Amino acid sequence: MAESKLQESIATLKKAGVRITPQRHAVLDYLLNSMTHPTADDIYKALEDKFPNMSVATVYNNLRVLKEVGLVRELTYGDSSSRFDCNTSEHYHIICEKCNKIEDFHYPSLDEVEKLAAQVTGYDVTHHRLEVYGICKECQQLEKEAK
Amino acid sequence: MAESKLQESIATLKKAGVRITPQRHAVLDYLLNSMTHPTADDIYKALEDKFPNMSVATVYNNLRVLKEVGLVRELTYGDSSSRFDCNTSEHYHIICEKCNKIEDFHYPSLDEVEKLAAQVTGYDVTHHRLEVYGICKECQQLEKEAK
DNA sequence: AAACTATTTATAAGGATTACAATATAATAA
DNA sequence: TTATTATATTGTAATCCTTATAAATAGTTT
Repeated sequence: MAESKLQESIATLKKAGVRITPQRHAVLDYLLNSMTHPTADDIYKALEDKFPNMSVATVYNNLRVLKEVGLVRELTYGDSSSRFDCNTSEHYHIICEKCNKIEDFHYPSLDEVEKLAAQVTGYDVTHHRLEVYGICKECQQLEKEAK
Repeated sequence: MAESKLQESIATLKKAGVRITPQRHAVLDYLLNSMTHPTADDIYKALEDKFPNMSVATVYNNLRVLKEVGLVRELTYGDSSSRFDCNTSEHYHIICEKCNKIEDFHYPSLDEVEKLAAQVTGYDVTHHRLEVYGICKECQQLEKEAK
């Protein structure tokens, strides 16, 4: 299934006239298979074994290209570096305030909010973003044990 | 009314044992009266006339202090630098993808989303964050004119 | 006033990201 | 296939935003 996603994505890239280089392929593949939401540096480090000569700039370049084609989304949270997410299905994020873990969760898309926002502000609305913050199960457990 | 907000805020600071220096006062005052969501540099530049010797570090220091006391919120959105917001009342933001302007808009708080997220993920939910993206009226106009 | 603490300032340092020029690679045309 | 052209990668330098540091200053408390 991840395999077919990869094929789809490659088709999208080809249609957009973007070359599929080994490095680009690897970045995309890594993102598709990572359940976490890695930073550019995470990706760089993860691919360092396969591509010992790859430059950080290449990671950023490819993330930009993938973003432009719409395959990848950039998430900017409180901390210093951006995180990247394969923009596959609509989903939201829930973030642990203790361990900074980011998990997906599904909820019917808030279309009414978009509509109302468009009405009130006159914006031509394209999308929205929602995150929920809290303490994850594991960190709750740790807190209990600490007492 | 902005005046009374300022008095309230100062009271909060005093209660928290934070000194009210001229620079701190100016940063707070500027934030309270700005409808935009300025960056640290915006604030620095805006106060440059009144405080020609003020350091950028002072702006950052004060923003941190004001954040800690709960008077100011830091917004980390798409673009590189953080924006700061004094508006303590609950509201959401709508962001222009062309000019990066951030405006407020009001919508009943999405409590059900928090509840459901808590159920599905087991998180102890504290709050959430929602942003709507699109093209603002002015940029729509500019696009039309460009054609 | 003296001692203490918090704040400001100026500057340096840090990290993340981008810009750039040279090189390498892939796609296309002859 | 070879030559040509366009695109991608690499390495490095530069940039931007933010934080750290140390010295100087100002405010508080005794």
